[in-house]
Formats: sequence, structure tokens, C-alpha cells
Amino acid sequence: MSLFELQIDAQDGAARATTFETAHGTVQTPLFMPVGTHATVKGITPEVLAEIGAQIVLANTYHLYMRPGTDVLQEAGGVHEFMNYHGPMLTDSGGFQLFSLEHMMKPGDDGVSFQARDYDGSKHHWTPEDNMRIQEEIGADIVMQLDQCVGYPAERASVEASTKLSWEWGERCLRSHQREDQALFGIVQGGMHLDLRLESIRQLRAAEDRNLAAGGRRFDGFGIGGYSVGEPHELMFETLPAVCEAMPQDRPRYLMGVGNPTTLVRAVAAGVDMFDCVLPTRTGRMGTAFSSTGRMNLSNAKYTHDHGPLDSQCSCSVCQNYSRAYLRHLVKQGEMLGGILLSQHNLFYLLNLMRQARAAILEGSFDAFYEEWMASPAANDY
RNA sequence: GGGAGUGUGCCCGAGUGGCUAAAGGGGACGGGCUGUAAACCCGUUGGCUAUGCCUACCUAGGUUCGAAUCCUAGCGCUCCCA
Repeated sequence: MSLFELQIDAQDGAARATTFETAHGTVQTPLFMPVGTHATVKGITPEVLAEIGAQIVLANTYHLYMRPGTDVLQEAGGVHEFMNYHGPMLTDSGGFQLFSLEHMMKPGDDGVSFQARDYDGSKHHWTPEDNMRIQEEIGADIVMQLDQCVGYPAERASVEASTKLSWEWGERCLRSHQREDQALFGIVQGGMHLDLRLESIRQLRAAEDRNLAAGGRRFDGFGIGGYSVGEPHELMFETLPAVCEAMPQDRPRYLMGVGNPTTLVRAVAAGVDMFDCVLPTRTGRMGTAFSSTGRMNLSNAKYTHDHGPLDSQCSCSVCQNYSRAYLRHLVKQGEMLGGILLSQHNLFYLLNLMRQARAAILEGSFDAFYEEWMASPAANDY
């Protein structure tokens, strides 16, 4: 199997189990990708990532570019060597920072200008081509095109404009990306408008057709961006199935920034292969655990004398070794171990959920898996 | 024994006549977190028969239209001198 070539292992309805190769190992979907923005999944060592079965780890182009700087990463031999994580990695382009740090990052036709106020205040300008160079220097296995993520609510006209900007940047990224050992993913935008989403897909495919005709490469996969930006929860599912259906069958589909367990299960049913989200690590660090009975806030007084396991249905090492009362104590005390252990458990929970979904798809029993999940107490916990 | 100071809500602590059910912390309790500006942010924290009423700033009296705030006495604590 050649690098990034998608093998569909099984399909059950729209849900699918796939496999593809990266320069740092094989990836099996559906999968959840822990987020390690600053070349660290907060509180989680690479050894633990291996233990809980993480396949791909994210890092962020904007943040690593600012600190420590790509020169340091290159000295180390790339981001993998730098952080001592030797599995597959993916870098987000910084497009999301255009959205979340909009007060200091301004998009223009020729890229993005920004002032890094959260670092040293220095001013920078990136063209899509610059962004590709930087991601090549960082050296992840999968890189994302520079895009623009739009919030919700938004005027249709502004969604149209930024969606167009994103596909134009997508084509420029595709033409300038050079590293053969790196996959490049385009990003579908279009907000909550199905027609814009479909147009976004058409334009990205037309761009890769042009690039192929010029002797270049196609996109190795596609991100689905611009969801989970403040819209009502149900809104995404009005368009997501049709968006997935319109996307190429032979490339991975990556729903960006989504991490609610139920949303993952539903998105897998719609045909999504990959997810990333800060939710498991952030909520874990803040004292909340995913569980078979829904979210648990470990700072709640009801756990003070509860010496049972965090989640009796969970097989992770945290649930095997630490009690709710102890975890509550750590959280209440502000001890860093509390956030570390809950992050580890939450990551395992989502990684395991996706492993189970894959197993069900391979068995042809995804419908049963889906129904069982939707009927469980955890499913009601959005 | 003499002198000076001090006593505020669960704790610390501001307030020195009306704008005070009482700033600000802490604690406690609860909520949020979705391509990480996040080991963070937000709310509640005297009681009730609840658009109002009651009880409250050590205790008991007093001054005043009105007192946590002023006066008197007592009690407690702190420091200094003997």
C-alpha cells in the first residue's frame, strides 16, 4: 500500500472503517486524534499516548511557529524527534487561530497578517505558500491547508467570501506543497449552508484536477471545518451527511474540532473518519470526566466519600487504579495529577469509543452499536 | 496594676452616621468548556409565608429621624510599660 492511499476495510451504511499509511505508521479509522497544540498533549507523555492507543497527534502551526520556532524544530530533526513522539502527526495550519484570535489575525487575499500579541507582539504575514513551507519545516505527517473558519451566526455574504477564500488558498497550498512524505488535506468550508459546502467541495476537486493535469498531486484527504463554532448542536447534522456523501470516497474525511462522544458516534454514522478536539484534555484538566453514565464533574461533593472507580465500565489504567474520592481530592486541591489523570481517562474514552465503532463496522454491526449508544445514559449528555 | 489598640457574614478582611444584607479575597456549593490566548472562566453563598418582611457587624444600654459606624459599661483578644 502506498503512502496515504486509502483502503476501505469495511462499510456499513455510510459508516466506514479505513486504513492508510503515513511516514510514521499505519492509521486505522474511525479515530480520534488528541490535540497537542504546543507539541505536547497537555499533561500526557508520549509513553501514555502509546498506552492508551493514540494513533495521530495534532500540533499547531501558528503556535509552534511562534514558539519555539521552526528553526528549533529543524535542529531537532522535526517535531516528532523534538517531542519524542514517533507516531503519525498532523499539524493544523493556523486557520482556526484566524477565527479564535480574530482580533489579532486579519485575512486578506494574499494570506493572513497577524500580530502575535499572545507571544511577543511581533507582526507577521503568511501567504498560503509560506504556510506550506512552515508546515514542511515542522514536519508532521499530515498538514492542513491554510483556511478561514467562520463563526456562527454569520451573514451569508461573509460565509461565501471566506469559503471562496479558503478554496483559493487550498489550491495555492496544493500547488506549493512539496514534501512527498507529507499528506496535504484540503478543508471544506461553507458554514451551515449546504450549497456553499457542496460548492466548496466542487472547487477543491476542480483545483486538484488542475494540479494533477499540471503534473502535481491531489489532496490526500479533506477536512470539514467550520462546525462547532457556536451553532445549535443539531444544526451540523442537517448538512453533515450530505457533505460527507459529496466528498470523495477514496480520501479520509476529517471533521475538525469535534469531540463530544455522541457527536462522534453520529458523525461516524454520517461517514466521517477522523476527529480531533481539545474537549477531552481541557475538560479533564478542569475536573470533568466522560463516563458511561455521562459527564462527571469530579469537584462535586457527592464524590467525597465515593471510593469506587471513576467509571466501572472503563478499562483504562486510571479507572483500574484510582478512586472517585481520590480524584475529587486532587481536583479540589488543584493538584496537577488530577487534571493529568482525568485527561488520560477522557482521551482513552474517546479513543476506545472509536475503536469500538471500528470493530462494529468491521463486523457489520454498526447499526446495533449506534442504537446501543443512543440508548445509553452517556448519549444524552451533550 | 497602668497605657494603647482591636472585636464585621464559614474564614480573612474593607467600611467609621443614611447610597450597607454590608467591598475584596479565601473556602464551600454549582455550572461551563468542541481544528487550546484555558491547570481556566462564570454563577451562588443570613432567613422567610419572598416585587416585601425579619434577623444581622462581641454583649447590654444610650445618642439620633436614622448606627456596623458616635457615647457608656461589660466581656474577649493583641501589643507596650510595671
